[in-house]
Amino acid sequence: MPELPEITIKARQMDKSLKGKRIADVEVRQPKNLNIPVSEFLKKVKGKIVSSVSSKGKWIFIKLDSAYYMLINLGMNADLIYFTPKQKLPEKYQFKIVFTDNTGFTIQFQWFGYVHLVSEEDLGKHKLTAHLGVSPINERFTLEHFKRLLTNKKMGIKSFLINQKNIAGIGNVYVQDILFKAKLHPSRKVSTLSEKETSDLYKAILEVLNCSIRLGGLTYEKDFYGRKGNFTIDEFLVGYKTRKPCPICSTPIEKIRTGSTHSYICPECQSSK
Amino acid sequence: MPELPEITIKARQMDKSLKGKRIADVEVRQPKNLNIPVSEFLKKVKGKIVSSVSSKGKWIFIKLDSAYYMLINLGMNADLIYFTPKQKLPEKYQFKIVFTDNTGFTIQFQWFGYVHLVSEEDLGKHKLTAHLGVSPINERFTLEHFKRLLTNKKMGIKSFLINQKNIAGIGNVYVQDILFKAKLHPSRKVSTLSEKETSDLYKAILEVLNCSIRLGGLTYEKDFYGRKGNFTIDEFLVGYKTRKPCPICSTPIEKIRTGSTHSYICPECQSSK
DNA sequence: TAATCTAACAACGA
DNA sequence: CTCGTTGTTAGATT
Repeated sequence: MPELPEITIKARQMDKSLKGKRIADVEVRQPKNLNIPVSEFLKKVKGKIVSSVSSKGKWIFIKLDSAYYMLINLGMNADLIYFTPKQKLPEKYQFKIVFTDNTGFTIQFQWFGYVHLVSEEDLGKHKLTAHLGVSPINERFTLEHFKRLLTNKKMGIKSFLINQKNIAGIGNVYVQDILFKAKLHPSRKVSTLSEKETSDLYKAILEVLNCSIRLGGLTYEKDFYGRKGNFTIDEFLVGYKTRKPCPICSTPIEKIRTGSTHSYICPECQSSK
Repeated sequence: MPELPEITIKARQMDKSLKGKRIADVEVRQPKNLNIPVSEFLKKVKGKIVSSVSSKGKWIFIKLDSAYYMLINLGMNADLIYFTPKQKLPEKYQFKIVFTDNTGFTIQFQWFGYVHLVSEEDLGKHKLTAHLGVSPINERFTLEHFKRLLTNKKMGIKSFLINQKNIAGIGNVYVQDILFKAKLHPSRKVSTLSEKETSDLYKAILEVLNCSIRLGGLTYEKDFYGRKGNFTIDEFLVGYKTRKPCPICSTPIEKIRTGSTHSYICPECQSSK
């Protein structure tokens, strides 16, 4: 379950390692990952050159020189790993792309993932990415912008944060510490946030995500070169810390159900439901 | 709460009485009923001639010679009544239209109603009418069409019938006897209907609505000329008959909550939930 | 009581 | 842990 930090890191690495390479071959073992028939996908992609790789939220955008984008979503959990002629491929994978220099990458989806091919002009019609909210590490994500997003919303703050249409890239892992840092209960209604709570939350989002990016992402996720990140689970403040003491007040952390997801909270620090 | 029979009757009467008349003046006492500013509405409507009046579901469509439509929805309850120079106007009304021959009509909305002005080319963008389902008294509403509508629906049959996007014109009044005649519980899942139940239901829809149209609509609703209909509440089979005996088996009729609406059912005849 | 839209939410499938 | 679809519900509207 990679979230914004892991995807951002991976896209940057892919941009560095793949830019300018020409696609020699593609292997699709799981056609359901695609949005078009395999034959059409192969035809439109083979021989094309990678112009750049970027990311938005949990999506990776591989821009080809043919004005097409390959849009990748790793779903629940997936390994997207680079290989060189010297390295042997992973045993299992659902998708493989090989460049003319015999480097390439494989993707092993654990569960639901997409590799979609969309023309530049049809990007706005691509349902899964067209309505993504702003990236929280984009300079356009200002406190003012954040406040505007919050206005008139009646939902709980956690639902708001992990809804990709509001802000793109926060999932059920990072949201835990973001809410703890802002001292907000996940079910707290957006409309009841004070000025200070709003700006504390804004800061917490940037702090938590940027901290993880600096550390290379979560330690249980692999980057493009198969290396694990340095953000260890021990460093979580409350996430996945059931019954461990709160780092502020030592109250045991609780795991609660919030809608359809689980939340880890300090019942003292995040009491104001 | 006029439904298809009352609206159909009224639109036919309006077509007969208003076609060819030129609009001399309009009075708007409740601007919120409109979709555009009052000044713009007046400008676009004054001097125009009524080409025809028709209806779809609970909506009245007044077509003007300027390729504009005046779309009227009477909401919960409203009197839309014709007047001639001899008759005095109702005391209260929110909307009045006067033709050059000094006839006209007034509308007294009790609660929520619309008078929208939409150009012919923008009809498809008018959210409130563009997605209305087929009219059950339209010849296109065949048994085959009805079956197609039902396929893959997972909702309860009552929700299905009163959802204007499926079929336009059935509300919480007529749906009661329709379900009773078809011997269906309101919460019965659409997907579980047998062939026979489906065709019985289809027939019940046509029977109930056409019967009311023939009788001039419900007795507590007024037509365009202010006359009451001849479909009396006594003739309801189960609707609004709480604790009265079922006309088939004499079991007392029950009033139950089904989602956000009330339903009147015979617990014996409509038991198959 | 009723009509309808919308946002938020839950259940389900892929 | 994702995401879209579908349906349900609560709230708001004048």
